[in-house]
Amino acid sequence: MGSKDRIQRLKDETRCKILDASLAIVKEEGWAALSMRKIADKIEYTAPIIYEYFSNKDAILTELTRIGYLKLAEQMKEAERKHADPIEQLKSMWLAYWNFAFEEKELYQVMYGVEVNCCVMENACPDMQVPSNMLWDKIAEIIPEDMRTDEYIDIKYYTFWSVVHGLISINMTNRLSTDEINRQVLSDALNGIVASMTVRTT
Amino acid sequence: MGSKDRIQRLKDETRCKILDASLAIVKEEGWAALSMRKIADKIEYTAPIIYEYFSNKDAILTELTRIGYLKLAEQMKEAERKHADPIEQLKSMWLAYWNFAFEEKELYQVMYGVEVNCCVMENACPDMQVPSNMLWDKIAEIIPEDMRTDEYIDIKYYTFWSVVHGLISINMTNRLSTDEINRQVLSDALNGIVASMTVRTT
DNA sequence: TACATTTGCTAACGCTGTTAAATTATTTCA
DNA sequence: TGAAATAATTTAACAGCGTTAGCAAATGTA
Repeated sequence: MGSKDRIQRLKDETRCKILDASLAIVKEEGWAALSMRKIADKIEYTAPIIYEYFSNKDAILTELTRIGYLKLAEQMKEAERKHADPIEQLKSMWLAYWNFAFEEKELYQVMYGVEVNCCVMENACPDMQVPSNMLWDKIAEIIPEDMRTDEYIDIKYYTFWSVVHGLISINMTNRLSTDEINRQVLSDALNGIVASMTVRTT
Repeated sequence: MGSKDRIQRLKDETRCKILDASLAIVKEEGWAALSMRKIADKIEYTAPIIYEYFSNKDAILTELTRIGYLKLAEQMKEAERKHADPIEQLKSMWLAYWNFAFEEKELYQVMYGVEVNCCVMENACPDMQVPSNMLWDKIAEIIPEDMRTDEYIDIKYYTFWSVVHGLISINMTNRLSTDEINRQVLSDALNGIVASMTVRTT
């Protein structure tokens, strides 16, 4: 029965439209303006229909979060491919993370809870861990073998993440610093941490 | 007429009770659970009364934000007093910032938009700038005179802020890393930035 | 054509922030 | 003290929210 497939395809399409419409609304009016009825309007249905595709509003946010992590992982892999030297790879990957945050601002917001209230973050789906694992592994690769303990890698990983995510958060909530300062802070910080990583502290 | 004063005192008291009740609700049930009717219940009034004291819900959040900055400034001043050496003062001030974020978690959340949706942040009241100015000035004090440009201070200030705020945000949204790793990341980062600040890069 | 199933909508519930009107309490003044 | 004016609070309502139940229309199946 090809009709079953066709119907399934239509359902998938609607599901996709819901996600697209949601993201579009958020891009136009922000996360606070996202409502089930507004999504329904955009896909030319009524609100209860959405519950055929997502169990509730939070499930939509969770799915958008997942999509965000998939896109981020892609961009980070691409950044990695551009270099051969692990240190350059790592820096390039963090830069990809940085660029993603602003190119896909709304996705980053729902992924990391910047300026969006709900979304409990409890359900740790594996897609969420791909980007962090990539960075973690790359850091491990760079750290000299005799210092390469899990804890030490953790520390460096969180240091990287903190400074990058912190700078992003600051830029997203209060828009203070200039682009030039952002660039400087970011490259300074990345270089600084890399330096502290590769040079043995005796 | 002392009765006028008495009435004013009662009004101030109620205003204060609204803020206290709001913070209490948030501490018990989180920012999402804060509603005008719930606040009214707690102060044993009905919801519209609150509008006699605050123009809307956002105004309550804004005032709590202001209170947060006042408390933070106090704690940072205290941290500064504990040391004589500027470098130790700066590190102590950042540590105070860090401690404040977790001791007054709910205030920090509304101040820096971690896990709370509304609060536009537009109205830049002067109280908000006290803590950042304190840190900025202290950084300026430490940086060698021949490098002490506004831009350079900005870069160092944002680097500090990013790593500290980033680490806090990460801890508040996903609670991953252990306390030991947090301590390490924080002290590593602070020392690292201080080092990069005082040593001239030729 | 008759039945079964899917599809979508309407209406409703309880919640939200907010406002206008009505009610109650308090003060003022003759 | 009693009436009028003012202030303090409440009730009722509006529009919106997420969500669910029940009904109507369209579709598929026999």
